[in-house]
Amino acid sequence: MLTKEELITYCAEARKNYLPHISIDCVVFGFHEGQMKVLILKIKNGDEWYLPGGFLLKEEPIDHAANRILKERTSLDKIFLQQFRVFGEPDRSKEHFDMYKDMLPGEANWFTNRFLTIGYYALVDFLDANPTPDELSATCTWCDLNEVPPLRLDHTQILNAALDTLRQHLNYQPIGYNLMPKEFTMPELQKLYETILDKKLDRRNFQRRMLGFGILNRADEPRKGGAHKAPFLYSFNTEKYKAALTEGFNGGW
Amino acid sequence: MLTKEELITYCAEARKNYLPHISIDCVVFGFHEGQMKVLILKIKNGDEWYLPGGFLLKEEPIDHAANRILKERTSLDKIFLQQFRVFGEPDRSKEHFDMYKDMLPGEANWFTNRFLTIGYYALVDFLDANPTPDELSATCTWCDLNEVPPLRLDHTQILNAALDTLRQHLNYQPIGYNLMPKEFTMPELQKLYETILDKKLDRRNFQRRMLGFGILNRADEPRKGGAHKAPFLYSFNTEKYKAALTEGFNGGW
DNA sequence: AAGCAATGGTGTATTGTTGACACAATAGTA
DNA sequence: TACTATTGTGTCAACAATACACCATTGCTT
Repeated sequence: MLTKEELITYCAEARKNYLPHISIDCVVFGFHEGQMKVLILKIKNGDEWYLPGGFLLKEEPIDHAANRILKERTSLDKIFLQQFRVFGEPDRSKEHFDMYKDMLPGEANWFTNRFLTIGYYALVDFLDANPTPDELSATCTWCDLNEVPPLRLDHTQILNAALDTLRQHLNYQPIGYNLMPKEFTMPELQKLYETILDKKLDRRNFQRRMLGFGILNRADEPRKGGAHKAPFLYSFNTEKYKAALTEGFNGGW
Repeated sequence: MLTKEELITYCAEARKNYLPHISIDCVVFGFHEGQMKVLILKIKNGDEWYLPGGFLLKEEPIDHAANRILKERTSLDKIFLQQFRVFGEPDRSKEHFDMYKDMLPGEANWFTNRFLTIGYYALVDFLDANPTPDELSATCTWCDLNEVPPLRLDHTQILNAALDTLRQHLNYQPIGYNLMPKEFTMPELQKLYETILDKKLDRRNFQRRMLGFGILNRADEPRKGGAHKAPFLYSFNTEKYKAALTEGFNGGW
């Protein structure tokens, strides 16, 4: 929570630079050691958690804004980022409204306005990301998907909607390029799918199907040094991956 | 295009009632005689076509606004309506900006603001709909999908995006409840699918698959009176249809 | 060194789904 | 009555998905 002085400064800046009534919230998924992670922020002087979000510069395209916000939070650029829904209940920012309404009255208070938020979800390589809090936040951290604390506003709902969307997309799009390191083994990729879907898949059938999509390159050398049998290393065939992204997999009709 | 007096009145009203910077545009699909139709508006005193759209009341939920706009245009209520994307390029309403900027300067001019628009698509029963122009429009009419004139602003892009979304949804959702009359024959339903997908489907395979979804009820009596063999009449099983809507068809994984 | 446990690669038989196709039934028409 | 347009239904083959089993490699234990 902001102090009165911080609020006044912040609101003045916001009113000058940003489009009112509109925000962007990002659900940033990462994957590490068999666990699905989400990026969340803890606000300064409080125990309240949020999704990373921000506002739209007055002349900024929305995708650009989402990328900018994401870059500020993760230092990652050129990330898979997908708009998935607008959340626009009139009272969705009521918590902020109540929190700040007495501190700064009327129009000048940025936070007592109604906000619609555009939900984006992002898939990022966990190890490359560098979580960085914004000026309102004390911490920015990866959080295991199974251990997400209650989030403020409607951010829990936004997170769930993003997860639903991601699971849907899994059915007709390739996923993984942005969540996996450059090279990975088939069991590792399978683990990603299992984590997203929250269920076990058959090893052999997974492999066959995945290879059937024709978007993977197998490296010449298997990974060595680890215990057990040396697994093959795969990487995504960027061209075919992109083609599959636009065309989709299971035609259906 | 509005006259100066109309513009002034309209802007004053708009600023009083609506949330700035946000609009809603609806792509309303109907189906009739084997043709896919879209609802479009022609503006008063001009030859410019638009998708039906509108603004968000200051305290109105977005889905409510979309329904309200749709009801005003078609007199239809409780329609399948789906948010599908936000269009937010900074210059997307440039045409309006240029058209009206000299008539009314500065903040007071509603149309020289930047607008993001939330795209909704709707599927309606063509015969029940009653196209009604709004206060800015001279005509509101069904237009064959193959004969849509160039639309103003980015509305052609919005229409195409809606069509893409609809085709996608066809792969994992039942569609037709809102586009077909209460009772219909299997070939009629097939025609709908063929029209949306813009390709021929096999009669027998279509029937098998469609029945396999288990969302249709077959009436006891076939349709009579027409030429040729009397076809069976079907209707949607509302419960199962709704269940399929939320759960989807082709699991995939 | 032999055997075990853990991991990973590959194959196959069965079952289900999809696509391509042929034929029968019905109603109107020439 | 023959013909045509339309609709209902069945079948077979190709393909995909599922549920399995078996072998190879590695490190660790004994």
